[in-house]
Amino acid sequence: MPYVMVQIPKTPAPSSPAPRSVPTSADVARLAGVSRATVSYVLNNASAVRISEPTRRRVHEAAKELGYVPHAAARSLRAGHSRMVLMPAPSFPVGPLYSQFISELQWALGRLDYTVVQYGSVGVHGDEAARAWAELRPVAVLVPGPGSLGPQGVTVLKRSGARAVVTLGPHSVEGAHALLMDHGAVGHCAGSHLFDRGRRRIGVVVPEEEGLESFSLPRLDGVRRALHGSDATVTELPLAYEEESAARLAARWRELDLDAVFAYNDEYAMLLMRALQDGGVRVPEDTAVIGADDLMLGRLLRPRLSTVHIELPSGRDLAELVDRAVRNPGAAPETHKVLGATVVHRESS
Amino acid sequence: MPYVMVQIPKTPAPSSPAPRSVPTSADVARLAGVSRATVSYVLNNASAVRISEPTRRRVHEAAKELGYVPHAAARSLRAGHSRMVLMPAPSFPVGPLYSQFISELQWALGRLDYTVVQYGSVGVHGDEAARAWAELRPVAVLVPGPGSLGPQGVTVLKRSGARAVVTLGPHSVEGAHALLMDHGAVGHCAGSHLFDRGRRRIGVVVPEEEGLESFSLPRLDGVRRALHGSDATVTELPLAYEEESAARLAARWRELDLDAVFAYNDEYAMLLMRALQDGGVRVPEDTAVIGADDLMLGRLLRPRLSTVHIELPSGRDLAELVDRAVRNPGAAPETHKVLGATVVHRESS
DNA sequence: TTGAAAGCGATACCAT
DNA sequence: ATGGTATCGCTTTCAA
Repeated sequence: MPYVMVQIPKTPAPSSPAPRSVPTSADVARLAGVSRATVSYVLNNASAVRISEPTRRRVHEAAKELGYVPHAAARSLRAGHSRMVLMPAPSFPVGPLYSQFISELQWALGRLDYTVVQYGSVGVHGDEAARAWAELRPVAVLVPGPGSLGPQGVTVLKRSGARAVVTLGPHSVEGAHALLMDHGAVGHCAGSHLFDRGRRRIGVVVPEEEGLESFSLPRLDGVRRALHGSDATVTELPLAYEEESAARLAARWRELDLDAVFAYNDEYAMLLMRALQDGGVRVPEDTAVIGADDLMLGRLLRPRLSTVHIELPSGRDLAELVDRAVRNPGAAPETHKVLGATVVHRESS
Repeated sequence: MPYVMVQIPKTPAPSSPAPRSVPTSADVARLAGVSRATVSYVLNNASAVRISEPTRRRVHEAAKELGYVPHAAARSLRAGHSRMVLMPAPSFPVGPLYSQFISELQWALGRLDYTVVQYGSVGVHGDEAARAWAELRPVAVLVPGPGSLGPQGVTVLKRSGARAVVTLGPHSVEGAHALLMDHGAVGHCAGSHLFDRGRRRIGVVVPEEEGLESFSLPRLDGVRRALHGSDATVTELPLAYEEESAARLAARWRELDLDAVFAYNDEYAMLLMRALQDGGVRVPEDTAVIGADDLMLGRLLRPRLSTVHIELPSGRDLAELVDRAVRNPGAAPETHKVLGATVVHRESS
């Protein structure tokens, strides 16, 4: 049944106030009987000038009466800079880890008096996107994920006045600070663990969903690195996040002849583990399974799911990096490795 | 083991170009040997004036050479309006449903030539938040969730020039368009279903996590409404999203004497179901369980989890509502019911 | 203690 | 076909 929006009959609005034009500081000045300069001094608590108490009150009252709100664009135009930190909204589906990281970061930057803004860049690419961001003249740009930004983009942003450009992703970009999230470490962790548990024929799930390659391929590669030079084999296992796809994969499990699988993350692990169990494959006896992300759901599976716990940098640390970079734009870009990966061994491996 | 950021030694940057000051349209004009007006005409493809082809080329070349990017603040200051749609970033953890809704909405608004910006308002409240948003002079404001906006806030926003204020949440706010997401419907659905399946002693999980009350309480209430006037009983079950909490709840299950439970959503359902099964309670024989959100994980549980499928409005529809409201700000606020809830009956109920 | 005025960057009207 | 210029809202220096 197709879904439609249902309009609800509305009681007539109780004569909403006539939509006057937007009040400016000049209006406030007029009402308070002072000059615009005075208004500015009062509302910004200018310390350089002393304004008499009665005047202050009159200005505040006028401002409140008019519902005056300063115009950020005019202000930053005059000031020549803003305190906006722009962050392109991630285009890939984000898990709870990342969401929490973002909101922690926003909070921390807020404490430092920055305004964080996520820019919805769905469908805008590469340097075009960088130009769009640059139009807003942010003081700093924080780019999550890969690909959305090249060296060109960094140049555009810096030219437009951005005092800090920071990438969070697998690669570092020339000219920008980088928080290197090396997902290879996740795969390496998982691979080593499985190897240590005596497994030698190891499968690695590679999600078929788009936008995940930049995580899945490094993870795959990390497993390969962990196993390099040993007698273990690595088999790539494309898998879509659907029951059918998992069932198909499980159906050819015997012929694949694997004794372990790193399932990309806990969600794919749950999907695959279920399919395997339904197909009569015993976990971990026949095949060990390990996921990643350390979600709650892994603890609830039977057997309990082994996983790779991922630790992102604290929002506070990143906020401080941004602040440092803004205060000292000349400094050489810093590069940090910020992805901690540790195995949480439970029952499935 | 506490986690620390590891700095990587950096090869000296290859003499990054001297950070000149930000180029303006005046710089472009100078370089091209024309006036600023001409630059503006060329770069905006002004149809009212004809500029000769050679001039156009010179301007474009100058702009490219300088890496000129227009200054959005200056532009919108002059224009008297922007096409920014501001959306406070939700403060509660969002699931895949909502994420996808947001990104669809962004895409649709982008098609209509709006710029969507999520404003990070963690830690800013009520009317203070509305003021902060108003400073950016957005053409429209889209407020997800409850509480963050009162009638006062709507007034502030409208006074500051917002031509449309839309709330997405449980309540409608005076003066604003409302997309009513009545989570009572979810509970009602679940309650009716359990009743129809012959259950009479019905528990309802209420998450203890903060920020979820505005969803959980209406859902609880919806169950109550569905069962009102019948012989069924409703028992409130506080539950934190932790194994221990679930185990404690499961331990007193016999004494609670329930034959069904609506577990708030699929994740809490999985948590509780696991605890119940571990405690020897058979699902669905002893106790029926139903979740909500229709996540993939529910299909993977055994028994397969019954759930309430929630349908949000399409991003396109909402984008059109916003566009309509912007074009016709005088119109009375529309109120739409936009939450579709239907039971997906599987094996757990 | 307060006011007048310049100027931030871009646009569009009115001349030429 | 182009250029001069007033203007948007605000901050801040300089004068009074």
